[in-house]
Amino acid sequence: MSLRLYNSLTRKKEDFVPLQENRVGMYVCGVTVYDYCHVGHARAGAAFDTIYRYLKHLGYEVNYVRNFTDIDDKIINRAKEKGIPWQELTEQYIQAFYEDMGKLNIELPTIEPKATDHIPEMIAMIASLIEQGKAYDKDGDVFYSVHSFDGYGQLSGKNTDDLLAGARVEVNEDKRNPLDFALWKKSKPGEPEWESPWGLGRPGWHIECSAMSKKYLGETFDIHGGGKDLIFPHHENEIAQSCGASGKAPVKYWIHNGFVNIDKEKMSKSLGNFFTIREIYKRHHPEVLRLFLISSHYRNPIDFSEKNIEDVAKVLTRFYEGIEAAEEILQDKETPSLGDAVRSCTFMQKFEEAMNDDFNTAVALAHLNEELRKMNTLTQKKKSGPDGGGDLPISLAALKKAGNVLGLFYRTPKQFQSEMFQLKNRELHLDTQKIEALIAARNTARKTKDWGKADQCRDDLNTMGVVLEDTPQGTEWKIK
RNA sequence: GGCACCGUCGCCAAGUGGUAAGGCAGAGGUCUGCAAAAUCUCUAUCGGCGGUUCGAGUCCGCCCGGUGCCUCCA
Repeated sequence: MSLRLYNSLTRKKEDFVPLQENRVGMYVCGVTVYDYCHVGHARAGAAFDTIYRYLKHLGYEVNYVRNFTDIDDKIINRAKEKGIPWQELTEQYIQAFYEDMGKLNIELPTIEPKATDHIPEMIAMIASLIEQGKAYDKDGDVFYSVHSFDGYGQLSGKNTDDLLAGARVEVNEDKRNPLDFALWKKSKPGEPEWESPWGLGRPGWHIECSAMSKKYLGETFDIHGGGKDLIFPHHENEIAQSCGASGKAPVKYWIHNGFVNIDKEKMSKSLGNFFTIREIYKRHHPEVLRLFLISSHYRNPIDFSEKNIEDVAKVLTRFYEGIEAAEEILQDKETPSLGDAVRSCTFMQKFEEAMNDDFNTAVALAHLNEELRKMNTLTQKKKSGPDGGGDLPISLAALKKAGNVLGLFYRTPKQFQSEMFQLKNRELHLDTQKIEALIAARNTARKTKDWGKADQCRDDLNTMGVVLEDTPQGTEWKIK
């Protein structure tokens, strides 16, 4: 059983065979840094982070490149609005990106190139395209000649005639063909600019990915990813440029993640119906957001709603409680190297089978849920006698390992619970002392078997939003 | 207008030819003073119609409903 993945280029699931044995080159389109990340960015981040982690889990050495687009019209405009230099703006949002994505437990890629650090590489590629007659300079703007590339439209399933008939193409007198796109843009006064053979200007959007992927991964590499919305025109144009320059198809497998919807409608900046990640963090735990994002398959749309994310919070809480109980009963008993046992256990086999099928995290999570139930049963057995629950260490280790591949369970249960408590308590503002007092009163009543009074205390707590749990170690409480 | 995609239990969500994973919610049992937690059991024939097939949620056609891309966008 080996990895199969859906290739947007062929619209089929294919066996994954990297160009070099055991090594994977992967390029994922990052963000344009002119604003805070929204949930859609979070989804792409989580999807490709999970793919990255799983490839490493399979033993591949992954060279993972994710760029920052730090020069573009939106950046220039936003900096102008704010009255700050564009470099300051991009730096600010790059920092915010790391904060937001870091909380989502997104691992750092191998390399994170910025567009503005690669102007010479882009200029070289543009020059090569002009030399080959595939691009032309028009008064300081340089355009790619779409007619020079036969394969244009293959990725997005479009043909040039239809695109022209679409008639929504920008009218630009300077272009020989309306479909031609900018490789280099002549600068206007006051705009950021770089010297080039065609005069002062800045690169077009698409060329950065072609130039940087070539630099770090070579002319042909294994995986290129991004959101579905990038298929056209961005990735289509990227193929045209890269292929035009090198004569080779740049990418073997194209992977695109689905959108996050709000009320069944795409969330996007242009529609104005987006939530930033940091807004979400005010109400929900980052790990809950991550679990929410990977609880459906990466290619399907997901609908973002409070109800859906709250359901997920319950699930994650259950996992952490199960892990906590198992860890408590096993205590610090050093579990000898369980590597082989974990790797070969039935659950891990099922987990990998699911992930091998185009990174099916939804099915993988179903297996995690089954394993959690099994582990809870083992914990109970262990509690009721030292001879029971013999496989508990393996179950626990396997569950955590699989969770880690999905970017989950990286906190201690205590940390998670405390963070969840703080989040929930923001609205409730519970008086801990009062709660403890009520619990003490209840326990006194219970000793004298004054059940009426004991239940009254519990009811009072309940209306405050507190639920009790009587355990052999005493009474514990948590927010409903 | 062109090109894609989606419609599975009350809700979320897998499943692309062989008699529907998982989660939330719900019902019942075990445990508990009663609860809670945990655990066990139960709850769908897959938008509609027609077709292909021994057999279809899964392929084909039509219809209904919804979305995306074609313009910056994860």
